[in-house]
Amino acid sequence: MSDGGGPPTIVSIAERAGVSIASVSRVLNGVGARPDTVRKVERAAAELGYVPNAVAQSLKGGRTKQLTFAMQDIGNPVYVAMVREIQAVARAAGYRLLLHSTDAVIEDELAVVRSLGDRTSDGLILCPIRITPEHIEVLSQAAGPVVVIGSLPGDVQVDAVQADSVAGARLAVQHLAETGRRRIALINGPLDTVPGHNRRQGYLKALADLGLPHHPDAERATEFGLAAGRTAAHQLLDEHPDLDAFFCANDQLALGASQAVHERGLRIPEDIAVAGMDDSDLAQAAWPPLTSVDLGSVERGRLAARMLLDRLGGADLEATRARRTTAVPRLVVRGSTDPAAPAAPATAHGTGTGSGTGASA
Amino acid sequence: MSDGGGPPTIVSIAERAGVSIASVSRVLNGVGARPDTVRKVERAAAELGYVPNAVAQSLKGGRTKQLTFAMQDIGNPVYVAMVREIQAVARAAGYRLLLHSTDAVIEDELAVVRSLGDRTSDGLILCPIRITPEHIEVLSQAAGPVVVIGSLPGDVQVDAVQADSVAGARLAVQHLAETGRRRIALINGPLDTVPGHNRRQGYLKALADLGLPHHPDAERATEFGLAAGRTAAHQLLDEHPDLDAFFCANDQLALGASQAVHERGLRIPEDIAVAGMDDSDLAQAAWPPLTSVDLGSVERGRLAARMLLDRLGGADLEATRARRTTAVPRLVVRGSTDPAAPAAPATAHGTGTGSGTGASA
DNA sequence: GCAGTATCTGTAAACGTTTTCAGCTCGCTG
DNA sequence: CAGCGAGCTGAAAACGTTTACAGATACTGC
Repeated sequence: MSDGGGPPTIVSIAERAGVSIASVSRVLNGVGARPDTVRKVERAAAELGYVPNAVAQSLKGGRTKQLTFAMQDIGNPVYVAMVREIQAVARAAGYRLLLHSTDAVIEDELAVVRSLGDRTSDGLILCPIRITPEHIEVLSQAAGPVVVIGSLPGDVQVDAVQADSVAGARLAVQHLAETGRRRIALINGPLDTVPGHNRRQGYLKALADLGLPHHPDAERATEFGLAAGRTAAHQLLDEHPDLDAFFCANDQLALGASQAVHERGLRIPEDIAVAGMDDSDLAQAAWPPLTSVDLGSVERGRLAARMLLDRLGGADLEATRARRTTAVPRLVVRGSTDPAAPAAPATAHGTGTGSGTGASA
Repeated sequence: MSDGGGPPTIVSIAERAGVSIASVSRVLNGVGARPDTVRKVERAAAELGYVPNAVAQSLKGGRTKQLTFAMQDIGNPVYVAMVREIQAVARAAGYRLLLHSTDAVIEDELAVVRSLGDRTSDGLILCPIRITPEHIEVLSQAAGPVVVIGSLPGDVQVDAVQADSVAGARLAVQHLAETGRRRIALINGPLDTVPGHNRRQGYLKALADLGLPHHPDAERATEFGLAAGRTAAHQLLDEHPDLDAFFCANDQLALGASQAVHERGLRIPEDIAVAGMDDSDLAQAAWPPLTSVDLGSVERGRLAARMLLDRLGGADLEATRARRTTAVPRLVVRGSTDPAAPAAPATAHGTGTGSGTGASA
């Protein structure tokens, strides 16, 4: 049988089955055909081990059945949670997922949006760390549907799923106050990021609501990361030995701070309480388990994916204007603030901290 | 200004610039053209906001500039490390990365390999949890280059990057013995997985080497996960109150076990030492920081990506037979086994536990 | 100014599929 | 048995690009 060279195509099948390529295509797509023809084509296809060329199908059909998710660094547990959820939704709808790390480089983020024009994927979920005027401009003239995970000015016509980190931060600080803490320091990431800014706002509001004094020097804002959290906590404890709680703008900062506390021989939560945000897998893996605010990473991932698929499958493409959804934050109390918190985590979300092994060998 | 409908193509550019589509293509690809022509084309392209259709380019060129990475669940920190590294290498070579979670479903893993035939991506990095005869069959007749991260029988003509978890496990157990531990329990994942099997072998070998007795009932093998580790540790401590160390087949098990130890009011490492494997981000975020064996996830990711790119760009496509590489395991001693271990982690690998925030809002 | 050459340009085919359109075959009805 | 319509089928166009080929133009050296 003439292998022709290269993988089998509908042409090879057509030759082998003695029919036209149109018939082959129809049979393979389940469109009407005579039983006789169906049999011949299916037989030939099976014998040749035919697999349809998705690229050609994409070119013809104008859709690639691929979605892109762009965030700054897959290393962050929050993005991992989102990726997992987005992938699940996408796959269920027959879409593949393309991953793009921007390393928080603005120009790279913009490039991702522009690259929608190359038709490589049908839609984009973008998780920007900052929103600049250029973002807005590029987003509003994107070549395909985009859903932003994050806050967007109200008049921008782009779908968005937001977290309410102001409210989330307030929840955490309120909880710390309710459990008797009065001198609550803030360990934060860069203030010129949306989360850095908003989480601080929540902290300030909560202090004000509670009538607690705000000491500007009981705040640290450097990076979002373990080492930064540890350093900040040590500094704060040096300067303010009377602190009784750390509110940290994410779980990684919180774990870093916890390390510093432990290193000084202090106890969590008896001497110092620690609370984080994001309720990532880290929180329940820590000791003591970390009180954290679930900002709905999983839910936001799912919603964003759904919204995007809506735009894609939807008959009313232009019909609906930009939609906005906000995930409601939820406080998860664990041992780092409350010694009485149940030891066994109530298996927060689904699969927990992943069940697999670390790769064969 | 005939917008024609649909996004700009080389045809629209050709019309607007008054040249043929061939000239447009040449200019855009930097092949020789008269300065005059270049100017006209570039002008028209810019005015129309032209972005080349990557799908059409793929169809013509036969390569998509996409790579696929398939593993069971992105939730596992080890895979996250690999993804990050693979993405970095891929992107540097101008490739996009397609992510595929198989949920450890064998049939799904096989489907991924077969789907190489649809030309959606130019190559595949596969991280299987088990290797079945079907794997071997499907792999050896894959429609494109594949690199497996994991162990493969020697006669299978497929590139592979392996970890040496037998040696790795021995390192950890030896270390525990050297620091005075004698009753070392094993907390493992399923024995019918490659890692589960191999890590146990390493444990057994180390015990034998060291002349330590092996108590079959000081082993637990259930799942690879936090909860499983916690449960197993509690059971073991109930049955063998005299244990002085837990060797765990991955970091998640180890952190679960640590929780159990803490819950019983025992101290780590004074009363019980705990060691894990994989040296994931979790290990340095924990308290006390977790002694773990770095099986080279980052390195394996990088190597796998490089090998794949070699196959793709390589002139000598068929020239080289299957290549095999093994990453050398490395013990990272931290506070969970050695109270004197340096508190500040020597910033194990590059970016550490991720530096980003938890997504805007 | 002319032959010869080097450079550039346009036409057309190709990549592998889906889909329109017209034509064909077949079975049915009268 | 003629006529009709339903149902299949095949030829061809289309998706947007790259590229071989041949034809056109501009240059060089005399």
